[in-house]
Amino acid sequence: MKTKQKMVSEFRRAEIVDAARSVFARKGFAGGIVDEIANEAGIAKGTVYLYFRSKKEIYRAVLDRDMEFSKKGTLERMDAAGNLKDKIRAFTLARLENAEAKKEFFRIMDAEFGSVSFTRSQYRDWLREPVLRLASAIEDAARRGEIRPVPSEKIAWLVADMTRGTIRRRLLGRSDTPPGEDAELLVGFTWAALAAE
Amino acid sequence: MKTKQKMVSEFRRAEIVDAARSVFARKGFAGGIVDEIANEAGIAKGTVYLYFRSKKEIYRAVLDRDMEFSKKGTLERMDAAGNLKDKIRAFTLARLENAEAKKEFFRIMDAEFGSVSFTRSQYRDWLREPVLRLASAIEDAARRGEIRPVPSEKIAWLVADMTRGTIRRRLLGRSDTPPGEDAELLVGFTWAALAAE
Amino acid sequence: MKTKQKMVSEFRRAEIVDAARSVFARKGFAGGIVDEIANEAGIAKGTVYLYFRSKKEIYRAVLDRDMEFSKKGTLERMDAAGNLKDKIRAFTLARLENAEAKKEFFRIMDAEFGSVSFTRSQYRDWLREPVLRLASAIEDAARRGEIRPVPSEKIAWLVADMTRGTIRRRLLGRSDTPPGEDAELLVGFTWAALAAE
Amino acid sequence: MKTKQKMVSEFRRAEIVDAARSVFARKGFAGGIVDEIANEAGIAKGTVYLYFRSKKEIYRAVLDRDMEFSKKGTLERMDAAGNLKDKIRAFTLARLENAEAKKEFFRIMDAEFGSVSFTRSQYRDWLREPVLRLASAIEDAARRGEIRPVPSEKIAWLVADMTRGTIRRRLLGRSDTPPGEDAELLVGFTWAALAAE
DNA sequence: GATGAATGAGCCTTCATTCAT
DNA sequence: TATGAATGAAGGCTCATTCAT
Repeated sequence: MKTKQKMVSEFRRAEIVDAARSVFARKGFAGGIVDEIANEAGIAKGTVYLYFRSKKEIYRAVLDRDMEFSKKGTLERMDAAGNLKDKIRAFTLARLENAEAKKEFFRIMDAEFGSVSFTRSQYRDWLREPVLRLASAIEDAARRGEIRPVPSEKIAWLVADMTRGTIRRRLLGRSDTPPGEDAELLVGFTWAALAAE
Repeated sequence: MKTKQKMVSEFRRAEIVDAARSVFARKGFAGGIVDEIANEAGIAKGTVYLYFRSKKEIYRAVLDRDMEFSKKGTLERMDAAGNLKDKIRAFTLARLENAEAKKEFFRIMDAEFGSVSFTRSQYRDWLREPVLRLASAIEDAARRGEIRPVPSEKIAWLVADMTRGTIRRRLLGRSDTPPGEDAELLVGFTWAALAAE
Repeated sequence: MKTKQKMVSEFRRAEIVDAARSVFARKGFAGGIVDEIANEAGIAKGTVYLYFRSKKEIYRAVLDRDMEFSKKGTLERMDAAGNLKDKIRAFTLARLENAEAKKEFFRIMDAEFGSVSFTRSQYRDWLREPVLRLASAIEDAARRGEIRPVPSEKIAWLVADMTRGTIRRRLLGRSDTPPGEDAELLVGFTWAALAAE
Repeated sequence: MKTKQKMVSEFRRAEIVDAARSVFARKGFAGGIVDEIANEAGIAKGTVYLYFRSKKEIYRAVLDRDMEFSKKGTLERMDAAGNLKDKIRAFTLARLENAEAKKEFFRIMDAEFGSVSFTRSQYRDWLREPVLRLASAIEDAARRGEIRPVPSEKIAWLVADMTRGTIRRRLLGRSDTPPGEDAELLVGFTWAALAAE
């Protein structure tokens, strides 16, 4: 059956992407050797090229898959939240927990990101959508008088910055507190800054 | 005379480091070719190896020099500031303006950083000292009751995160406001969060 | 029944050979990819190896089949001709028309031939028999006084050379006259050279 | 001095071209491995790429150099000849002797020629100029009544065909007569065909 | 010191051939 | 018998590093 074939093929691609993520996270794009990816995936080097046209394509597949996953998760959690404070918490916590689960991906994002000329806005902007949604929420809250009026988009990006920095510190082992605690600090800080006096 | 020799030698190293910074900023570490660095420095490829043992060492030299410069500038401006709010402003503004002047270095920091296994704490922590000094200032201010009590070090890092993010956005052309304005937003936001209620 | 099996098998071989001829004519031996041959033959790559041991063997099969065909046709037409002049015409015309019909094969012969170390005399000499028969005819005619005495074999090869060159030019699009006309020129030229003064 | 550098460099290129000619003559373009060329030239593989951008470029360099040399020699000898018969002899003999001296080049020309997509008219037509000059001479002679009127260009190509075939047979060891003798036969044959009755 | 030619290890990619289904 | 996924040897090319001048 065709479907079975496709599933097997999809499974192989996933295996390769998984191996690649691990390798790229450790060595970066340039340092990540296709042979090593193949090895880690438990297949021969040539087989890799049955599923991907080039090393670059593998790299892109890793980013595409993980960014999409991360974005979707973040958006869903934000939508599920009711008020602004909860939305900020959702944004931060979603990202923090996702980073915990996908350390390798976040290491790639933090590390080599930007160098490889994959740096199309496509990749640089993967956070844009969640951030803009956060900005909308801020704007709404301000209009409703729940918080003081602020330049919503800029503020939203600052929240994203703090989240990113927190993730980075956690990845580097600089923090041994649970994600929730880090998130809470961040949310408290932000909320204090926004609260109508 | 030995001294003269040394000065010439030091000068050459600086030329190479300058060329390397420009190349690495454009191409990343792996993509930055020694030949190109030599070219841009106006010397022969072989000559590079009279002053540096390897490409890695050049890369490290770039980071060392720029990080040191950046750190010193930031600390000085912070020390010159009187109260906490001014110190926060000094920290942020120093970094923003420095990034403006040293775009290439900051591009390196933002982009490839982490991948090359130079990622010893030495490099990851170049900001630590300014941040800790900021933390001290926060702590002092809290003790004096100028702001509410907060986990000073964590908050200091959040300020650093926001600064970093702002720099990144500026480098990517996402912001066309003058650095001072971006800094003011950031300082205002932070101060609002810290101010004793 | 065995025979039926064999016929089917023979049919498959022929299909593959046809596909291979087309591919090799376009890309040469080295550039001709087994996958493409299989594709063009409408079968799977693995199947090719059920009928041929290797790519080389396919190549040889193409040559064997086409050379045999070409040789047989040429000999038959020569035998059907009565006198020397007609035999020369038969030789030349047979080859020219055959080249027209089997462009791909002749392109292979003209192009890559020699490189692949298939260049055993077996292939280099496929023309030998027709040429020798031509030589015999020349010798007979000389003995009968119809033409002046000449080193028959050498002359026969010269006729073959001119034919080959004419074919090549036609394949390259250098000639838009019908084959018969080219043949006539060649025959006329040769006959003028041989005719008893 | 710059000139010395250039001479050395030119010398290296020549060495590589020589090695490449030998390798390509034996193995063809696809079969000729850069490593082997380097070996035969007594240098490292990487060094080859200091002088040529790619394998293709090396191949082209071989053809360019040899074709030019061969063409020039042929033309010169033809120009030195007085009457048509001498010119035909010059054409044929020049090519035969040249083939004797440059066996490897002629083997390349005979063997793989055409396959590699270098088959621009540039290469296919390297003989055009000498042949056209021969055609002119034929035309002149016809006008002067020294020979019967013939389609000069076509005839000139036939002479080229016979020469090419003779060379090929000599390269294959099919002929042990000295070049002059083969040439004389060819010239005699041609002259007999052209001579006014 | 300065040069830049030479080196060769290393990596991506291709493709003939094999083999499990 | 047919398939096509898997294999891995092979080869073109790059580039950090060395070294003779």
